[in-house]
Amino acid sequence: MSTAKPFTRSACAVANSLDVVGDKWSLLVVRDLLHGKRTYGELAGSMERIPTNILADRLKRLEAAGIVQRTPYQQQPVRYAYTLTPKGCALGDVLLAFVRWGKKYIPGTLALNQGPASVTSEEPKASARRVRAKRE
Amino acid sequence: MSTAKPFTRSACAVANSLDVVGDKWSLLVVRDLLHGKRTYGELAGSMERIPTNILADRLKRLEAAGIVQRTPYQQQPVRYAYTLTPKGCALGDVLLAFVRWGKKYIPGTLALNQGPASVTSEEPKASARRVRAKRE
DNA sequence: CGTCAATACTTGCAAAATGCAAGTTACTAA
DNA sequence: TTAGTAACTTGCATTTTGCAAGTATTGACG
Repeated sequence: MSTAKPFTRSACAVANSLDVVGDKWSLLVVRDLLHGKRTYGELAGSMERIPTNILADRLKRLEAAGIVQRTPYQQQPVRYAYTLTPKGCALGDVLLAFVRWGKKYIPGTLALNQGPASVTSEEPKASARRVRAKRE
Repeated sequence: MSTAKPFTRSACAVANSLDVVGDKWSLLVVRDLLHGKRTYGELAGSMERIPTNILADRLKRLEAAGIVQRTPYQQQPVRYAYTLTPKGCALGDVLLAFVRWGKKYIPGTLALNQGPASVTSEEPKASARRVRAKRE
C-alpha cells in the first residue's frame, strides 16, 4: 500500500513545519506579504535587506510548498505579484506568537503593524503602472 | 546617549525572534524540553536524531539567550540537567501555533503530547541512577 | 590493574546554505 | 542610441550543517 511517508525526520507537526519555514528568512517574507507587499522589488527593498538570491530561492520554495502564489499582473514585460494562499495566511498565527514572545522577552523589539487590515486588495500601483499610463 | 541598538537587522520582534530560534533545530530542542526531557542523552537519543555537535551548540546558544538553564544534578561525574526558563517556556505558544498550522496544512503530521503536564518536577531517573542501585 | 560500558561532549572534514556583488534579460522613456 | 527600471541569475568566498569518530570521567567486572 502507499504508506505515504515522505517525512524527512518524523511525523511531528513542529518538525515538518520547521522543514518548510524553519529558517531565518521565510517567515519574514510571509510577514511582508501579510503586510501588503506584493512584488519582488517591494520584498527585496523594504525588508531587513534580504539578499536577492535568497529572496528568489525562498519565493520558489514557498510557492512549491503552497504558501505563496505567483500570478502575472502585467504581460508586456511579464511581471509577477506574490500573494499568500490560505495556507500562507494561516501562518499569521505563528507570526503573531513570535511577535508576542519577542515583544515580551527581547527588549526593544516591536510589532510592525500586524493588522489584518493590510491584506486588502490593491493593485501593484506606481512602479510598472507608470509606464503605460502615458501610452493611452 | 546609549541608543542601545544591538539589533542585527531591525527592531521587528519577528526578525529578532528568528535570530534566536529561527533554525531547524532550536525549537525542536525546546519542544523536547517541554516534554520533560532533561539530559543531553535524552535530547540526543529521543529526538529526530539531531547531530550531537549541533545539539551541544544549540544548548549553548539557548542558554546564552536565557531560554534554557543548565544545572548540575550530580557531582561525582558532573552531570547537567537542562530545563527551560520562563522565557523558554513561553515559546510553548509558538510551538503550539506551529502544531496547529502543521496539523492543518501538512497532511499526516501530528502533535506529540503537547500537554503542559509534562513539565512537572521529576528527577533524571534511570540512566545514571542505575549505577549506584547495585551498590546498596 | 586492565578492560568494558555509559554519559556528555569535541573534533575533523565534506557538503550544503548564506551573503555580497555583479551580471543578465526585457522593455520603455528620452 | 543611451539610460533606466524591474526581476532575477550567477560566481565565489564565508559560514553552517551533518556524519562519523574521538576524548574525558567514572563505576563495574574479572
